[in-house]
Amino acid sequence: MSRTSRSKPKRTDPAWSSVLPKREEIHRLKRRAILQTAAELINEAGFHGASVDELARRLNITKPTLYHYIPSKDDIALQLLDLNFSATSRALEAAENHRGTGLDRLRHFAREYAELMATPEGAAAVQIAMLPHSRKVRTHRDKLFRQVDVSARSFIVEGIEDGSIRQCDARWVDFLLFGGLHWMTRWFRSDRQQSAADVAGSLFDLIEFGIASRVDSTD
Amino acid sequence: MSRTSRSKPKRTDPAWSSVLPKREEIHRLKRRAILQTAAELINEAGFHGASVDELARRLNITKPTLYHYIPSKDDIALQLLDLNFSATSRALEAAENHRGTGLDRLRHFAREYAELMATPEGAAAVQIAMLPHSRKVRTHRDKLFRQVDVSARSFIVEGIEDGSIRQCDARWVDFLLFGGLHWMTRWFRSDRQQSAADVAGSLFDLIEFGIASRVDSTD
DNA sequence: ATGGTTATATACTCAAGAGTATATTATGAT
DNA sequence: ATCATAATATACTCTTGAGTATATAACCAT
Repeated sequence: MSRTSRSKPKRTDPAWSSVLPKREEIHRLKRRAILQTAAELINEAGFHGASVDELARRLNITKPTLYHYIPSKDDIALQLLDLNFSATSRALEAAENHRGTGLDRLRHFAREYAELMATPEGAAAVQIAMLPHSRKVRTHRDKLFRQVDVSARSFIVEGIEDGSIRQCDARWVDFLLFGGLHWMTRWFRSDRQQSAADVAGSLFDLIEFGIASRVDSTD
Repeated sequence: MSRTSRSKPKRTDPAWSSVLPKREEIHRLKRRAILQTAAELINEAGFHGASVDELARRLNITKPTLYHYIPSKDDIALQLLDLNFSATSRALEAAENHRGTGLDRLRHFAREYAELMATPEGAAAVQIAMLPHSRKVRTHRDKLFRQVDVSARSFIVEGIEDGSIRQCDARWVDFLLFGGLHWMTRWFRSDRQQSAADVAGSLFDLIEFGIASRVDSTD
């Protein structure tokens, strides 16, 4: 941490030293780049179909170099899950701090989550979440997803309490919302006209208002 | 086809011959059993994680015997997709023949589709559908899913025309519905109290009526 | 400058997995 | 009875994939 002690510097560091990334930072950036590329590869080939050799090839490094940054392939899955979880937690927090009804917060969260799903890392995390894995990965994944579910459902319960959401079982809302947003990773391509936020808006509108016609259709 | 010619049978078949399954039928049943077990395995381990060796072991046969019934592992994926597609087509037909509004038909289809998703074969098909695969499998899969989408959307369009469904983009309804039902394969366990039909009912209620409170909440 | 640590590469091991060559046993038709 | 074909098994091949033993180059602190 406080490695920047300038108590007795024999030779002063060049002026740009402070803006240059430190070794640790470089290391972190490389790990991040590995995850990014891994995510893209996983989206193309699936987790089991994505080989470490291919990953190294794409990164233009050799396998041992890659293994200098990651302990195992499974660890990549864990890291991606964690990355996605962190981002999701941030989205949850942002929604919690959002002023408005429970419904408003849920909508807010849905939009941010959709944007996550539109990133390679988010889509890869879903890919990983859908797949069976080693006990370790599964346990980790289940813990993270359960936490997210709990938070998301609290918005719904809030909404029911504040009257913005009608009386309904939070579980189903949760399942439907996440189902729609996760399934999105299968067809959404950001190179189209629509943005992830648009998609979230459209899907959420349906969840909000339903599809049933409001007027009594008297033939 | 007309292999059952009894033009000149030297010796009459035993009386039970007609009720005994023919060789062809036995073959078909075995293939079917292979698919069933393969589906279970795929649900546990994922398609790429499910090995042909393990499949043979579970079936209590050897690998060459297994290969006597299937040409390749990829073919299993294709067969499962086809199986699911046939079942889905039947569900679509049943819904089409169902008397009622477009909304009614859509609900009817959703229930039957949910029941499919609760079977090992259905869940495996989704698993396969979510995963990247060889070009051949992908092409096949995409064709089937597109066909289903088209049919499902026609219910929605019908519903809009007959007034049972409010003006909305059929695509989003389709995505949300399938998203919810596909995601179901991740958490649904039939050994609980709830049936697949119940799940479909609950999810469809949400899609139908939405979650927004109808009354103006005047605090 | 030099020694310790970090980064990278060469060239492997070992296991598992898809698929097969080939032999043997059953079955069904004549 | 016998012959073709279907069903099953033994014992492989060949490839790929995860992970490593070990060597060398770069970097950083003193």
